[in-house]
Amino acid sequence: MKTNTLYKRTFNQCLDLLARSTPGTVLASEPALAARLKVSRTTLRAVLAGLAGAGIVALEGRSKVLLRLPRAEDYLAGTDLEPLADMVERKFMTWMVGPDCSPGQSINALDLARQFGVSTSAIRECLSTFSHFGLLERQSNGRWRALGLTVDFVAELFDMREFMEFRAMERFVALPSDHPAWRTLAGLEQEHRDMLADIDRRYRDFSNLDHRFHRLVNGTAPNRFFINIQGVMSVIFHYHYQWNKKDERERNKVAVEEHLAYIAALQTGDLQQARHACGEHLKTARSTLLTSIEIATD
Amino acid sequence: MKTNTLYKRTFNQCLDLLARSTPGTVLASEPALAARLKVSRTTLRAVLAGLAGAGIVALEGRSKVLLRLPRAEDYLAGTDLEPLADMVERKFMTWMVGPDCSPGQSINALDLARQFGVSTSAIRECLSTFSHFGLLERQSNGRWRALGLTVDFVAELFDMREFMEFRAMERFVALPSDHPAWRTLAGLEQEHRDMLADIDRRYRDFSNLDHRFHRLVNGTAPNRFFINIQGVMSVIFHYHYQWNKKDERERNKVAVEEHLAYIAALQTGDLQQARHACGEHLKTARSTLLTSIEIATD
DNA sequence: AATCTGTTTTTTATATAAAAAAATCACATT
DNA sequence: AATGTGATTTTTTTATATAAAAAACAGATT
Repeated sequence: MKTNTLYKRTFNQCLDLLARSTPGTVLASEPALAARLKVSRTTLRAVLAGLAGAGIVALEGRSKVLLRLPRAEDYLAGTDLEPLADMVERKFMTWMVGPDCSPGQSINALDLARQFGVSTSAIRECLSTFSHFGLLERQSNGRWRALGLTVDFVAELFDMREFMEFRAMERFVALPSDHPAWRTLAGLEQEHRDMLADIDRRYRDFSNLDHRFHRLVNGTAPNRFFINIQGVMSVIFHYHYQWNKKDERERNKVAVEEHLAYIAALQTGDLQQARHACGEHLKTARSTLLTSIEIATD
Repeated sequence: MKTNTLYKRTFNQCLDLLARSTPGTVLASEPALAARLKVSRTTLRAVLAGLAGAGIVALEGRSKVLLRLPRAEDYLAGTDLEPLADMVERKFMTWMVGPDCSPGQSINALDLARQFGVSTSAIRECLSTFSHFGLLERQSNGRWRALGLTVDFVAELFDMREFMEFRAMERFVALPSDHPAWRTLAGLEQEHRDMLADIDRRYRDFSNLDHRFHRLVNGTAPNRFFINIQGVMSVIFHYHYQWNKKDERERNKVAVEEHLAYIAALQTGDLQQARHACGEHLKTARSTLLTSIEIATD
C-alpha cells in the first residue's frame, strides 16, 4: 500500500499556514491553496476534510472559514513524516558504513528489507539508485555486490571532482566582466566574510554556503553529466556532515578561508593562482572526507 | 511471473555443445557443465531434464549419455529468448526517437507498459536506468519527463567525452615505454590496417574495433565515474549504429583512418599532434551521431 | 468568461504473491 | 578426501492488487 506521507506533511504545513491567520478568516480557494502548498487539489481536499473533521475549519460549499487556531496536539506526528525512499536511503547509508557491511560482500536484498521493515520493492529502488553512485554494483546473477564507501571510492570521486572543477574554473575566469555570475560571486564573498566574522555561532551553516559556491562555479556550462556527478557528491557530503561532527567548527573555518582565497583568485583572473587555491581546497576536502569515513567505519 | 529466458537460452547453448559431440558420449558432471555454461546447477538440471524429456540424453544417477545429435527442431524458438530488460530497453529507445515522443513531454509509464506488453515494474526499471543516462528525468510529483535524444544531449555527451578522452590521452602518452598498453596499441594498429585493406567487406566490424580502441585509451586510469559515462556512450552508439546504416562503409573508412592518425600521434608521444588527431576524430563522430539522430527522428 | 467545487478517471507508489534461479544441505559415490 | 547427486531452502524477478495522489471532466457560482 502506498504511504500517505504527503498527506500528513501537507496537513502539518497547512496548520502552519493557518496559525498565521485569525479565527473567522475565509480561506483561499482550493486551487490557490493547492498551488501554495505544491500539491494536487486532491491532496488538498483530503487535508481540508481532515481539518474540518478536527473542527479547525468549517466547510460548506465554497466557503472555508477558520474556526480556531491550530494547537500543538493538532499536528500529525509519527515516524512516517519522512518519505519512504528517504528513510530507506538513510538506513542504507548507515548500514553501508556500519560493521555489517564490508566491501566486496554480496548484498541480500531480502534481508535488508526485513531489517529496515520495508518491502523488497523499496530496497530494489534504493539499490538501483546507489549502484549509479558507484557504491555497489549488480552482478551477472542478479545479486548486488557492495563496493562500499571506501578510500578508493573517495579517491575516484575526488579525481572526477577536481577534473570538473578545474575545467569549470577556467570557463569561469573567462566570463565577460559584465556577466551576472560575477555579481553573485561578490555576494557570496560577502557572505563568507560575514560567516567568518561570527564563525563560532554560524559554522553550522557552512554546508549550505559551500554547496551554493561550488554550484555557481560549476554552473556556467550546464552539462547533465556533470550535474549528475555533483548530485552524487551532494549526497555523499550530506551524510558525511552528519557522521563527522568532530572539529566541525575548525574544519569549516579553514574551508571558509580557502573559499575566500579561491574567490580572490577568480576575481583577479589569474588562472595559475586560482588553480592553486582550488587545488588546495579540494585537497583539504578530500582528506576531511577520508577522515570521516574512517570514523564512520571504525 | 518471472520469465524463463535463461532456461531457454541455456537449453539452446547446451544443444550447441552437444552437437559437437557424438552419440554415446558420456557428458561431464553437473557442476562442470554448469560452470561451462555459466549458470547455476539448478538451471542446468532443468535443462538436462528437458533434454532427457526430448530423448536427446539418457539420465540415470550420475550417468549422462548422449543418445542422438540435436536436430534443428529441438531448439527452443520464440520471441522470449531475449532477456526482458533488454527487450524493454530496445523498445524504449525506439519509442524515444520515434514520433510519439517529443522532448519535454511527460512519460506515462502505464501507457508504455501497455504498448510494450510488459508490466509497470519492467518499465520503471527501464526508466530508472535511462534517467541516469540523462535521457529523461524524474519530476517532483513522481512522473517522468522525457528529455530526449536531442542535439543538446549529444552536445553535452560529447563535451564530456572530449574532456575525458583528452585527459586519458595525456596519461596514455606519459606511460612508460615498457607498459603493456603499448603492445596492445600496436596490435590494434595492425587490426586497423587489416580492416582498411579489406574495408569493403569488413566495414561492419568497425564498431567492435572502435569500442576496444577507446577503451584501451580510457582504461589506463580506472575510475568508476568515467567508466559509467563510457557505458552511457556505448549504449547510445549501439542504437546509433542500428539506426543509421546510411553511408556506413564510407563513414567507417574515414573513422579507421582517423584512428590510425590518432594512434600514430600517440606513438610518437607528441601531445600536440595527438590532441589534434583526437579532436578531429571526435568532431567527426559528433557530427555523425547528430546526423543519425536527425534521420531517426524524421 | 473565468474560476470554483464535486465527481470520476488515471496514474503512481508500495506490498504481496508466485515462478525462476541460485545457494545450501545431506548423503552417496568414486 | 574429494567430488557428485538429490532434495530443500533462500533469493531474485516479475506480475498483480490496492491505496494515495494527480489529472480530467462536468456543472455550478461568481
